[in-house]
Amino acid sequence: MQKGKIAVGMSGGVDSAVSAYLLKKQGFDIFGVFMKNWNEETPDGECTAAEDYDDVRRVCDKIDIPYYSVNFAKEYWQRVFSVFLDEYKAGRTPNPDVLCNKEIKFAAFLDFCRDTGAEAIATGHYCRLDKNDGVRLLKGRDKNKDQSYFLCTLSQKQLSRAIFPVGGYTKQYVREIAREAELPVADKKNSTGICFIGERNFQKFLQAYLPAQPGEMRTTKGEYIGMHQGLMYYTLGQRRGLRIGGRGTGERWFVVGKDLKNNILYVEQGADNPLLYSKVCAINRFNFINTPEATEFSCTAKFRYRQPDQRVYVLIEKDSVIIEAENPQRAVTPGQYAVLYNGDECLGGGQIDIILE
RNA sequence: UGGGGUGUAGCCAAGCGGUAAGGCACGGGACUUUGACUCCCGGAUUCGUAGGUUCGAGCCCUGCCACCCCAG
Repeated sequence: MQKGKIAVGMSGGVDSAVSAYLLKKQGFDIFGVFMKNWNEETPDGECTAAEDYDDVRRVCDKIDIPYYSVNFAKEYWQRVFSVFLDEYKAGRTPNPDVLCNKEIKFAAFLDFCRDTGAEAIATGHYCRLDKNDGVRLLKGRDKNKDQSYFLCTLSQKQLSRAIFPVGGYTKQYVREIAREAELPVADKKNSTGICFIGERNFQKFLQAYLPAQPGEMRTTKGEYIGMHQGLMYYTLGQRRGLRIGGRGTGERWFVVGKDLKNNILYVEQGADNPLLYSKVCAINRFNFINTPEATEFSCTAKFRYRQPDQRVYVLIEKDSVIIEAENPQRAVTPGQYAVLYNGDECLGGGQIDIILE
């Protein structure tokens, strides 16, 4: 007996391969779709997309399902990458992968798959869904791999069309499944870097799109320390790439602020410098996956991917959500996402706009 | 060109005759579907330079060079 038709977004990695394998085994009518959303090659001229598509092909042949390739490079550029660049120009630090999920994987891609007759899409994300009475997004069972953070801006509508087959397993077990099923990517290295673009020397990569704009580096007291290459190449809390050595106490230097108007990068010394920490931030467009019952409540939050849950107090105002952390948080950065949790449930998330204190 | 001081890896800096600490920076790796953070590994056949003393010199002596300070 055939179950519903499902499209599996396949990257060429183990997680999506096992996702396809599991659904196939469960009797779903599935097909794999490989997305190519970035047309440029790496500086060394290699095109990992071709290798990845090769892997998708081999996996699909192995589990005997049809596969296709789609190109959303144009959509990715318009809806993710141009925004990504604009954010950097505005002195913020965007998270393209969160945007990519919202605009591409669970939008352009989802629409495309529905047009081909699929009733849902499956991906290899490590998270789970509770579909009783609406949808609740839950952390993956493997707490070390949980990727709910990246899905924090999805809507009920988007999540209701999603399936995460590996969310209930640990990465280790997923690899075991892959080996037992003899999937050719069973031992393939985990991929990192910006989704679809891959691992790059980040500053060099940005330099290709955002030309250098050298300026001064100063301490918050105004002492001149050196020159920077362009504010957009640095993010709050960053240490490497500053090229400051031998000054002051001998401790490491970190970026603690940016003055866009005067093109000054503020730096301070010492990993525990108070200027690196903050407790309160505001988010103007917060996405709640389910409407909260109260306008004030406490829960936990992550201010960056893989950060252990932090106790916070949330205040929902007319135009923004204020998050106050119980403990000082290191390098809370405008442009990055604050994601709220209640135990295993991801309540939603939004881009940090202002650091209040 | 009178006096004093300093010159050790990109920067800061130990070393006080016995065969070059450490920190920061930088590079590589690990971790990681953003950016970061963090962790691990890596560095001077050589101590401004040219000679000399010594079994042996970064450390002692002499010349030279450079920089700094005081005085003029």
